[in-house]
Amino acid sequence: MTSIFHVADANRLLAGLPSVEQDAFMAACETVELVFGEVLIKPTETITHVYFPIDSFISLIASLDTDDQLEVAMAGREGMFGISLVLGIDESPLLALVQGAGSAFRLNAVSFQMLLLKCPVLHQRLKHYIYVMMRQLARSAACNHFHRIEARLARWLLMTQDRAGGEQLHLTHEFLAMMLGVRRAGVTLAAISLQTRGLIHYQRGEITVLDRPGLIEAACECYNQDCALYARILPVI
Amino acid sequence: MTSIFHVADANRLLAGLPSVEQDAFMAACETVELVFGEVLIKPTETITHVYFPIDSFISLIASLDTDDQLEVAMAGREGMFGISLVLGIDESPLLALVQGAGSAFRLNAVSFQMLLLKCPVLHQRLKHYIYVMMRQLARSAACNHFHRIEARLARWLLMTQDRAGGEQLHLTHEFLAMMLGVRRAGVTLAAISLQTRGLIHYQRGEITVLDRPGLIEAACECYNQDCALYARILPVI
DNA sequence: AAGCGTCGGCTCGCTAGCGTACATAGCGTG
DNA sequence: CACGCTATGTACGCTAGCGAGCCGACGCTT
Repeated sequence: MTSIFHVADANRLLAGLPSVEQDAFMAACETVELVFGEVLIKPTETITHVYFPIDSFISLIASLDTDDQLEVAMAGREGMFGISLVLGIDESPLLALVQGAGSAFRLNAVSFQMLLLKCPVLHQRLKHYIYVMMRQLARSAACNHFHRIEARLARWLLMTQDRAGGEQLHLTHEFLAMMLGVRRAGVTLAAISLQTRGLIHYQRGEITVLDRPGLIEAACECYNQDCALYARILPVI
Repeated sequence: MTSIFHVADANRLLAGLPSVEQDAFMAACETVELVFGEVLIKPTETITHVYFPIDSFISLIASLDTDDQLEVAMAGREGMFGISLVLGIDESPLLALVQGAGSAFRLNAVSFQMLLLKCPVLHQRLKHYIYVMMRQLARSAACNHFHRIEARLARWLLMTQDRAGGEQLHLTHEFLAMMLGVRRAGVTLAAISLQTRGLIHYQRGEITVLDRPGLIEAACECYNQDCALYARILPVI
């Protein structure tokens, strides 16, 4: 019983599954540790494993070329990596980079696809997750285009904090610049502004969120919209 | 037999289906005329019908608010509108605007979902289409962020021409500005540049593509990438 | 304790694109 | 055949963000 509770609690996509599906999931998966900075996969490479993060999280990055790259989605305990297998495609659309170290459930591609056949509730929930991702991708396209670096940075910090689950985040300006697709100096200016306003504090690669409500205020509305969408389509039940 | 040929030829998602599926599709659908400028649906509204354009095409627009909106995808005869029903969600993620008048197959939502149950090949093909859309959304996010107006305009004209199927396009700068999420004056400058280079000619809302290879050259690589992806994942067989 | 690599603050000149506004030029209509 | 609408050309000052680079500060290593 404790293990069943554990699965549902560990990753939100697994919440609310019938116990038969939870058991099947547990039987098929293993728990692995993801190391910060690890590249799980590059675009168009074959997906050999899917990951359901527990307390780790993964950045999904669109790269047009080596210079132009940009994070377009994030998968933490509210999501998964390898979703395209649900669509019957075993190649990765994006670069997957471990951004928060921690543990994750892992299944190999074949087991995962067999599992989907046995688990209609999980299968449906993952289809809903795809819908959420599509909307978030569309919103990101607009957000990256219209919103200022400072608002996007605030949004990004909030999203990261939700997945990392603490006030302390391990992030350099350099890394943030890559994620937001902007210059490092641009991030520095935005970060100074957020710090001056007392919303965050940072020092040599450690960022602390001091005032979460204030940060939400500073972020663009996209943050709230994304949260609301997820909550509506994938309630934790 | 002619009708079977017709279905497969009319919309590329229907190409290569077994004839039993083509027949089922034809039995369930009707043909409608889409009028230029018609708003098929707004975000979060319930999808009552799905559309498979034949010679019409539809813009899918992400709108953050009334000012900030941006086209993130296009559905012509290579695609469809209402894809989220395949994921079991009957709300529209985006604003759907008829951008090229013409005809389309239409099915109501219930018929469509029943059809999917009867047509595994179609169902799988539509899942592949979702994968293509996700990658294109991700690429759009990066493209809109990194690429210049002129290159994006060129890309957009090419995409539109592919769907409209002629050299002549009915488009004002005003409209293009809305699609690209930029100022009208910005479009004018980019259009002047393309015209000066002999790639297009335009006059009062009619744009003619004069030099398609040259326009591909002027567009960002995203155009070729999108085409290649579609061809690879959804071959016309 | 010195050295070195990493991180962040800051500057410079520059460009793309913005918001706004006004002027011109086709074209349909009365 | 003048009127008025719509589409396009253009201009002005402004801002965000770019690319490149330099410097200082911190902290780990030796």
